[in-house]
Amino acid sequence: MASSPRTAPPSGALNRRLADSGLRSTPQRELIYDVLLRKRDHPTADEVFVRVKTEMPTISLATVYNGLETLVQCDLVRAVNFERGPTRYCPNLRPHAHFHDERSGATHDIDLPPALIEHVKAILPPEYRAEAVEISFRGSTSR
Amino acid sequence: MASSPRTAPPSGALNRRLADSGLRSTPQRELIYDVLLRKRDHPTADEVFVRVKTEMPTISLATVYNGLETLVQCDLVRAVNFERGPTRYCPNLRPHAHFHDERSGATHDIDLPPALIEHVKAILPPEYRAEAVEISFRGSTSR
DNA sequence: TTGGGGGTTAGAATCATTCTAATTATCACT
DNA sequence: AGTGATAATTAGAATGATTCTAACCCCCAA
Ligand SMILES: [Mn+2]
Ligand SMILES: [Mn+2]
Ligand SMILES: [Zn+2]
Ligand SMILES: [Zn+2]
Repeated sequence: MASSPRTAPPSGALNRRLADSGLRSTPQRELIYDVLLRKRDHPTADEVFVRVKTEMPTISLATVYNGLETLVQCDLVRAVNFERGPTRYCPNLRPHAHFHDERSGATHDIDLPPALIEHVKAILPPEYRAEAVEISFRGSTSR
Repeated sequence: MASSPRTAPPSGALNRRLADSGLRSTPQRELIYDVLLRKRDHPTADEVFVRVKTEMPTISLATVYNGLETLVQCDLVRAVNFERGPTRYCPNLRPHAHFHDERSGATHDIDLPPALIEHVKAILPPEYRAEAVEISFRGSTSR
């Protein structure tokens, strides 16, 4: 007989990844991830904190930092940095670059064709083994 | 009659760029730039401070930060960031990417062929105007 | 000479993030 | 269900790179 869950069934991907890493599912982690999925505008930890607090007023900023770090470790979320600005968080798992619009401050995802990623890695001398490539643009968009 | 200089003649590029920006040449700015040119290992501001202090013990960390910022504004030096680490400074003016070696902590320059830069910019939708592209690698080198 | 305007300096302030220590929740096993 | 072990959360202090502030210095032009 199925056990009766006391909360709505948690989103599949998160719980699978947490279990794979030997970590527990918690309401805080669920909510942080949910907030990232709902509005994919590359929020900072502070912005995530504000959004999450409206639904869970007792959550702490430390937990938001911890939870975001956990999601990054589980490969469910990417941490995105522009120069020295605060880290932003992105739940888009497709290979993509980031475009930082100076005018609006917005960050946009730019899908990366696999062939381009290969071209870029191909400029490395053979003794360089790249685990990751980051491509980012700075500029502005019309309209 | 030529005026007698009390110091060695300053490196051409720096003084030209400073003058173009309406800024003055100073021993501090000269030395900071010189230190960057002498050892191109992408030092942090603190590392520049240490190197510069051995030749000018009275210089302050604030001046190092100010001077580095000035050199960046003059387009003589690039500020380089990896995740949330301290900013590093690079006097290589050729278009190039950065490879961060996780093992050694070293940062290496990777020259970028103009054609690759075009390829990368070509993935942007037409309404995106990119003023700058940054490419960085994380990994390790053999030997 | 003198005055104005950078430039430099030491130290305080800022701000994102991490750490600490105490509390609370969850899990596995009775 | 009860219990202990372990993980997670929390508030607040600490950290560390960078920026700001305010006083001082130096150069040049009048
Ligand atoms: Mn911006
Ligand atoms: Mn490293
Ligand atoms: Zn993204
Ligand atoms: Zn470089």
